Amino acid sequence: MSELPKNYDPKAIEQKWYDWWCGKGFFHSESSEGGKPYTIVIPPPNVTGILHMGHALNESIQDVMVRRKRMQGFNTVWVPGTDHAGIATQNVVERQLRKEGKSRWDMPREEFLNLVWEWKRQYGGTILNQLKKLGNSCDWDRLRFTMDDGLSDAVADVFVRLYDKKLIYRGEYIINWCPRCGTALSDEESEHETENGHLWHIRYPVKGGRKNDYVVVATTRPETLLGDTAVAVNPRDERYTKFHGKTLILPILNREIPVIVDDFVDPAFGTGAVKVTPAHDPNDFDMGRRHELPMINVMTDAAEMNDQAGPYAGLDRFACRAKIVADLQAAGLLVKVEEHSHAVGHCYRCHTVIEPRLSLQWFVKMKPLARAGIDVVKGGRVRFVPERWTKVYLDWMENIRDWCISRQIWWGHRIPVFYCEAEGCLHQWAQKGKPEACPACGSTQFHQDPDVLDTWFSSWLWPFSVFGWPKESDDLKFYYPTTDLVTAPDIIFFWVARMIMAGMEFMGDIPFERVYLHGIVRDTQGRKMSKSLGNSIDPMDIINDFSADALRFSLIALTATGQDVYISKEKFELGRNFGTKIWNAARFMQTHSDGPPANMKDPQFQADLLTADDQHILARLHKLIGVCDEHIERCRFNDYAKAVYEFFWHEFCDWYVEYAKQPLNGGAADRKAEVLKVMNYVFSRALCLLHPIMPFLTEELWHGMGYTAIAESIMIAPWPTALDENELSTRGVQAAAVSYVDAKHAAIGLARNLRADYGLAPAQPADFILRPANDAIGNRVRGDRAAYLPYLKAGKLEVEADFIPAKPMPSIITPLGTLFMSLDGHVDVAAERRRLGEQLQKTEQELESVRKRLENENFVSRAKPEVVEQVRTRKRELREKCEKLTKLMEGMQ
RNA sequence: GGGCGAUUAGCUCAGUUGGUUAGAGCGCUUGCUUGACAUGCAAGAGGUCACUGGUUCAAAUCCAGUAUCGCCCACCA
Repeated sequence: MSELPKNYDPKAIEQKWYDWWCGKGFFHSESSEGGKPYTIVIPPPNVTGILHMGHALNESIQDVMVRRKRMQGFNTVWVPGTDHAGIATQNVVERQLRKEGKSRWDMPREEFLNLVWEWKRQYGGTILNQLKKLGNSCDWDRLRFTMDDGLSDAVADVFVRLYDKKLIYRGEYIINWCPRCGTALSDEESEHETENGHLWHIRYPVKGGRKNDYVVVATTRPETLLGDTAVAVNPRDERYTKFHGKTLILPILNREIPVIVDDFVDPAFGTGAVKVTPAHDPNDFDMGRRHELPMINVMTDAAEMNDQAGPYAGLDRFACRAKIVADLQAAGLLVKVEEHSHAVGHCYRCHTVIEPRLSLQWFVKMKPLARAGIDVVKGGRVRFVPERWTKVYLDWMENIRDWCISRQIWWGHRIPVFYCEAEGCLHQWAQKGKPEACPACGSTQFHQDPDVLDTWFSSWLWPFSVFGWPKESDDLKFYYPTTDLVTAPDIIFFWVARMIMAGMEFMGDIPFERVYLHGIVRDTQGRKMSKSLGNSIDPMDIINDFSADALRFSLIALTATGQDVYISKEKFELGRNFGTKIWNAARFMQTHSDGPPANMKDPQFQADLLTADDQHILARLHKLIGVCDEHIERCRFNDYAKAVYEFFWHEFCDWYVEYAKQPLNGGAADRKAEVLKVMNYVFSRALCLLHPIMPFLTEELWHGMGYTAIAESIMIAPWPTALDENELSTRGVQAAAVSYVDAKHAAIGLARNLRADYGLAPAQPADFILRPANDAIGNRVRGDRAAYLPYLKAGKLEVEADFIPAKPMPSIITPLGTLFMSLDGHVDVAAERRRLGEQLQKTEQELESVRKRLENENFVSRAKPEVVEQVRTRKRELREKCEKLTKLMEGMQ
């Protein structure tokens, strides 16, 4: 036990304890030690990531869960790691190159990859260090990266398995193409946004027809006209019956295209005639297949028009759009332009407008994988909290579409497919590692597919790949399935759903039992926090200005289950102030104790020395333990945080510490010892309850208060167990005493109201007489009398069962009985009455003048409404004051 | 087009299975250099629980509808 300094200095303390915990190996676990496992895998942040408030919330919640389970004696592991974040990371390095006037195409692939690895070595640890600053109790010995050898092996293994099962295929389909990143994206990576665009109506002349023989089509993307290979109408649309089987002339290019009929076409939309561009639109692609139309890709990878675009070749797609519209107008083929709002896909990495485009890519067949994923959720083996996400998950899973997994970038897991180059062979196969020869013809001439896999193709294996899969390690057997997954709902499809499918497919078991989806952290205007908006609050700034504990506490206390949270910097004062309060309570206790308390593990209370107040705080502590357990189990972390806050501040500090001042300042020695015992017991257990949220402060106080006899560190101290009423009563805590103290607190509150009602200054004492509601309480109060006095600011307190005041006295009915107040003997009644009388008179005069001002029509007509309001307020105040003074004078009769 | 969430004090939000007088933090008002703490203490003001109807002995809470805001999903060009 060391003396606590007056002020709490988190900066000095937080780093110290974090290093100590790591050095002691408290975060580390071994499967060989057995016990009951509790496992969480971190949602791996991008290596390029910088900690934002969303992370801070996510990590704090996980740390709360993990720290509590560890204290409860579970064999607990929290596996940390980072994601290689294919496109995001490659973009960062490419941006760097661009500053030097270079691009990745200026160098061999290997050289570029070396640059990325180098970048990762230098900067990839940033977010990990930030997690340490937060206090995360991750097992750093198990740190993983999605491109570690082991994890890469898992990725290749999975690819080959799915390939051999024919669940991976390659084909030419319409995919989402990001022209800026130069790669295909999955459907989930295309973010739809409603935009105000136009609907251009364009005239397509009939071949060999007269001047007025034409079909008008409507389109939002006129530049794709260059790739049109048909115009479609609904077979039942009579307006177009006469065009069935006709041939049209494509404007500008003058290509001949057929009119086809297809049920897909909605006669009610646009003109009822659709231009069909199979290479640039998913619907048109389907129609194109049904009608065996040619598919003409008119753009390059960079979304510039290619040589299929005739005169527009080389133009950017949007420049082309403008030019084509102008040209159509000039040719008299543009019928009209309508305003039209529609959803446009954007790249989730760089926000460029997605170009739907025909492309040769790799896909995973998802329907067969989804079945098991649907069953385990419907069967309740994987539960979502809050439950409403179950429906979102199932809706997506039941309508799942194939997953485009190939990316035309370099950073990531290279697709393990090889193509034989031997003439007449052209065999294609998938295998782990470098092949020596073509398995079909033995040729050594072959090459690997140049593409890499979607980043999520490694993340979906995370819950088991981090434990060494596909090797059957002891860790894997022990720690899998993991217990809880904590993440934000924006990656429920990207990650959560796919992990469930992968778990079922490759492990034959669920990846986690429960998914807690917390809210998204927003600014006070409800916008997502982001660097580009400049509205983000850097968690590191909060740690610097307040403390990591304050950050954690505030975030958790303010985030209701699954609701978004709106944050501004001032909100973190909540956590800071709370920390200070606890710090000072500890200092108070320390100044009154002579050394570390004895037998802290299981202190025995002496029933005959426990007052009702002692029993009350003990009972409240045990109630709190139960409440905390329930809230945490139900992921109601805000309620948990607030319960601890309420207990520490309002139960322990406001009442118990105040109460304890009596026995501690000159009470009997045995009473003093007993109070210290109770205080230390309650304080140490409450610190344990708080530790998962505020790990640093609680550890500092654990040592400062000398609680290390319980456990070397609060991190590994036993999580308190709630005792029920019977168990408490065998330890001297009687229910009757507890309810008596509740009544007493209420009565004291009412007595303070009484004082305030009669305008008594805090320093001014009064006498009180209590006429108790029944004799049992009367005896209690009699025994407790001295303890009441400071609360009541009382000169003396009498308890008289049959007290009837001889003259009128101010009184109030309390749960303990009727409380009378008297100022006799504390003030010179005559002088005080004279003074009050004068004050009363003055107040009444002021009131009268205000009334007159208000009644003066002149004044009202001239005055601004605010002034009138001010005068009215003043009048109300004066009237209240007048009433108070009158009452007070009556009380002094 | 489909789905989800929100609407409660000046602000930001809790409010669990319907049940006394609807709570907290911040802000505001009044008074306190109280021997742990002014990052504090005590007291106080402030609410038509978005709206309309229904169920019930009883509704912020359940049901139906309306409005506003936000989010997610979606191949009407």
